[in-house]
Amino acid sequence: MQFKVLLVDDEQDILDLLKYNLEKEGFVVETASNGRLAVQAFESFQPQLILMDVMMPEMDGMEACREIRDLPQGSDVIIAFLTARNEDYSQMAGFESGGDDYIAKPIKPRILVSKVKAWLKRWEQKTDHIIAEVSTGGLVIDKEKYLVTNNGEVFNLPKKEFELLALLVSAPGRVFTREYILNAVWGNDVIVGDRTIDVHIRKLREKLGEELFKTIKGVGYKFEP
Amino acid sequence: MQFKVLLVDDEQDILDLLKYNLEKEGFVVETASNGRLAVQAFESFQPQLILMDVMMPEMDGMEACREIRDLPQGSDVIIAFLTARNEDYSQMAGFESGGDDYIAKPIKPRILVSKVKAWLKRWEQKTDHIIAEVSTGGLVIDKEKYLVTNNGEVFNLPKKEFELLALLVSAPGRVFTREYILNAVWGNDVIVGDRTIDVHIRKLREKLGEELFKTIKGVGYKFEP
DNA sequence: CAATTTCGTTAATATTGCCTTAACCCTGAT
DNA sequence: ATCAGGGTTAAGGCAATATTAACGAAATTG
Repeated sequence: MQFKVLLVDDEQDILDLLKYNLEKEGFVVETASNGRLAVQAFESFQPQLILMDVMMPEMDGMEACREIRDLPQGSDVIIAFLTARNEDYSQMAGFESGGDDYIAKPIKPRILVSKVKAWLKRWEQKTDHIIAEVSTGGLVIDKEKYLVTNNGEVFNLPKKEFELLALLVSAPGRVFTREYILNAVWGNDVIVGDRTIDVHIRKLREKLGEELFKTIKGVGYKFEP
Repeated sequence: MQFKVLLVDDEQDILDLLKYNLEKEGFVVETASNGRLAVQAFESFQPQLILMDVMMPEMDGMEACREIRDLPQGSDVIIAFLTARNEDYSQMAGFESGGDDYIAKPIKPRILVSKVKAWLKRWEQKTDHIIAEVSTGGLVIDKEKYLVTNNGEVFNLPKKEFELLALLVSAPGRVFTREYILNAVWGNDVIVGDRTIDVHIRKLREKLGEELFKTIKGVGYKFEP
């Protein structure tokens, strides 16, 4: 898969440096020099990742972020900000209004490349992606923030419970076999007994509602709103 | 509002050029020809923005930057460096000495003006500097003055503690992973052990209240009023 | 510029709470 | 009734986190 990265900064030097390093790694790169152009470039280029300076003339990074997020295709792209370290985190309120992450200036090419790879890897996993929103009951799962909201009530589930829940909710109504669950949540190599799954299901039922998790005897479990 | 800009460079030509272009846009401009004079000019002129060459006789830009930052009124001003193209070293050192941004020489007047406008726009945002006010406990964070007020009690937190707090408070309820925290507070390249975060969390809990900072085992921390 | 204080980090030790399991219970099918 | 598959509960291990103290570095002070 060809990954497309959009770079946005008002300084040509930085654009050149970053572009060179990313293209060397095989990414397809386009650039824009301010927020307004970035929004346009996003629409035509449709990148998976946008790397954007916060401060720019014309339209700053956060403004552009908001506009892109408002576009119909704008919800899937990962937006990361370039910022000076120790810069105002309030400006980074970006993550509330749609920014995913950021990287501190000055940027070391090696660090940049590894972070970009991590971001794109994350993007790849976006089929059972971040937000599973189930209309009946208003259950919302945010993998990035490790948050689960059920009818407005916020839960902080332990890791395994969270992962199990995320798996089941990723395909409501689908039955997951015990074997499949073990592979997905615990990994191929870890060996745990069958009761372990039961216990975790129990905890989820306790916290989120008995009726949401249905047992299919001899097969596995499924989530149903 | 009248915006005041202090230009610092040892070349009169450059001072004249920049001054002309900025005054044309309605900014109030003063100039200084080296770092030492810049510090003096800053104290009397009290500009919102300083545009300063890195390399100058008497006292260079970074030294001047540090001195200005040390002044009581020196934390609010935005300091931007003028640097030669591709001068990586000065960029980095500039950030470390407290510079906010930089602009590359040769300077194009149009670019300059738009950047100055962006900087001053940011300055305006900074001045309603009370950034996070959490109603449920009267926690107020003033990022410019490095002050934290909790129920009327004023704290002067050390840098790292303050930054960690600012990060967590920037999105109450959101869980921040340890990795994310390290990137945000310590930077991409600095390597510190995991216990370091714990210790800082501990200090915040001591000072502001045990219950405000919740641990999500295996994941990270979150702030909750 | 030495003396002193404060900050950031780590090492060492204690503690917590998640994960797992063992033991036992329940249910429905044969 | 027996059995298979799952449910439930509590307890213990153990990895993750908490805590404390101590050290060097930086900042501050006299």
